[in-house]
Amino acid sequence: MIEMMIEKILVDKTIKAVSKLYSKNISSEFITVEKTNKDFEGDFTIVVFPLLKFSKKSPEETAKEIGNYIKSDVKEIQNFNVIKGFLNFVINDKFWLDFFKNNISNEHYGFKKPKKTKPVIVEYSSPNTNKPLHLGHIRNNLLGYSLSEILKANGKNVIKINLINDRGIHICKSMLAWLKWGDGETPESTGIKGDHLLGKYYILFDKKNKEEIRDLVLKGSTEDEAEKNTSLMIEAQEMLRKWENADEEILDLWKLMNSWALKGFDKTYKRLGIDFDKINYESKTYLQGKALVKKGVENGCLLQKEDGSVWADLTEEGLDEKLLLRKDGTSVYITQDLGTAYRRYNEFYPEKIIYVVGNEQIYHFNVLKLVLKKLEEDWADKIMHLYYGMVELPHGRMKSREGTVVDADDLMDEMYETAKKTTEELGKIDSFPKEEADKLYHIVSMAALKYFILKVDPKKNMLFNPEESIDFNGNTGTFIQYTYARIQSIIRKAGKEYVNNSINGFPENFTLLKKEKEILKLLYEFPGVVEQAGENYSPAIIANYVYELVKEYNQFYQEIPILKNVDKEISDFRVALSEFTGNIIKKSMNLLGIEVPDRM
RNA sequence: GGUCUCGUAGCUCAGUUGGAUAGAGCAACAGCCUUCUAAGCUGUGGGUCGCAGGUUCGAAUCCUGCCGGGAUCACCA
Repeated sequence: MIEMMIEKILVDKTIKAVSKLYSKNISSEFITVEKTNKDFEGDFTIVVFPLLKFSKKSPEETAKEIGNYIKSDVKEIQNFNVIKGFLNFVINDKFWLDFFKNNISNEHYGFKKPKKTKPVIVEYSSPNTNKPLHLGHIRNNLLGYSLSEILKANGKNVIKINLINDRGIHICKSMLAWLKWGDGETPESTGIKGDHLLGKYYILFDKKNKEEIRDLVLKGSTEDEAEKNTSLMIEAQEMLRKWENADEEILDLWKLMNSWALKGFDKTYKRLGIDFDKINYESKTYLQGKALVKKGVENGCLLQKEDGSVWADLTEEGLDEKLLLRKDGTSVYITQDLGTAYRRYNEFYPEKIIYVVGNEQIYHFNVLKLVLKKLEEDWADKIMHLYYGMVELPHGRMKSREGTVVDADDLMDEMYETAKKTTEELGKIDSFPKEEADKLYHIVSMAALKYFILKVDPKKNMLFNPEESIDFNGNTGTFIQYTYARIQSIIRKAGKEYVNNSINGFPENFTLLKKEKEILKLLYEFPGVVEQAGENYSPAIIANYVYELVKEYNQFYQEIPILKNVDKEISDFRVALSEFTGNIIKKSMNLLGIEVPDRM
């Protein structure tokens, strides 16, 4: 693996050079090794400006002296050139070919061995059971899944958890509306997917409640009063109290309707291709939260007001007081989260608990950590809120009440149809049996959707333009899949002979073409990219990398013959290079949760 | 108002630990399929990196201020 460390060698040798040439001992922070800019000759570049104060010479002279020293000392250096203060090294072909031979058959290339350390918990998805998933959840699910894969590739012991928010006032709203106006409808009787059926009643509740608010305002209430005092809201609150008191009738209804939602979610998850190691239910952890809060009151960490409600005083931390239990004793969102976090920590003793949750909850997680600290749970700092930006639509934000949400299932349906239509028009897979064709439409459409979302830096808000998202040209998941399929076609055509000869038959004095070397350099970068994506919790880094690789490969493919009009040895090398590239494309895409087809 | 975040080509985005002439895709225009999959490749046009200072050999990148967008500051989750 010595060839993996060429950058490090350059740093070490530069330190040595400065010591020998200028009699100064410097640390590595003065030296940056970077990729040589494409417009110049070379593979790696050292910037010598920071070294001038040691050499007391001009940039050009310093660079030349250091270049000469390193060239004579490092056998991988073929030559170097100096432009202004930039010292550009050309690494010899042998180095790149050795790298190639040593890694092409390495299944684990770029991935670190799993370590048996404390686990990292990644919580993501975490839906409410009162309505179906929408585009915002899709971003969450894709990020959470991809991030988990990336952390695994970095040797982490990842536990993926989905926390189902199956209790609380929101689900009572759906239940209440269904009781009042549902007429006994079920997913079976209506043919509507369970989560969508619940959503229908959630929306209905909101509509009826709004009407009531309007009436109250007309009768002279203020808006605020009206919102709290509708008969529907009061009934929903009453239902929540009954639920927390284990009222049997309510619990039965709740179980039934939750099961509808969960069945619906399972379908959507399956189609999205995401999964979990564990499922938690807030209905099973909120009591732990209440217990924690009670203990806090007893210890004097928290304060209870006259009406019975319980608060955390965060004024010293620069925040307000935060409600933890309502006056009727029922718990709120953060109470549940306290309990969930506590149980999680005490079950797994993780090195980190990552919550993949939107940036609108930054405040919530800050408060969560502060309250835990207040409760003297010193592991609070292991909690990390990995927040991501909102998904906006061309005409603005998604708002469920205004009907501008993009439903997850509908979206996937549309993508599928577009993939089917486009593929049929191209007519390349007319010989496919129906089942295989259907699978391809699915794979292609999901790639378009997933890549479109994951290529954007998670932290940033993103615009979801439906038309662009189903575009299959340019910087898209489909384009990347297409390149992979091309490579597989090449390998198939190369046939058995290639397989037998593959990597052993290169001539010793092999000279790489520029394009070949460019591809090798990108392949060489892969492990660093995986590492960087892990450190930054960013699938986008993988997405941008694989796009760059694929672009480079397509240029190669277009310009340079692989199978035809070349010597067998050269052809074998180029097929092998293609295969290596294909492997890395596949690995990268899998890190994003995207599959690649052999033909398309 | 406080806190956080973002502002790069007409549009969507790269460019994170300061490095050379700021890059892709889409859209527009012009080329390339008797030859390995044209869901591809090549070329042209398109920029005050929000504005103004500062730090230094060097700033889209770091600091300060301002302008503009967004999020949040719930007895919703």
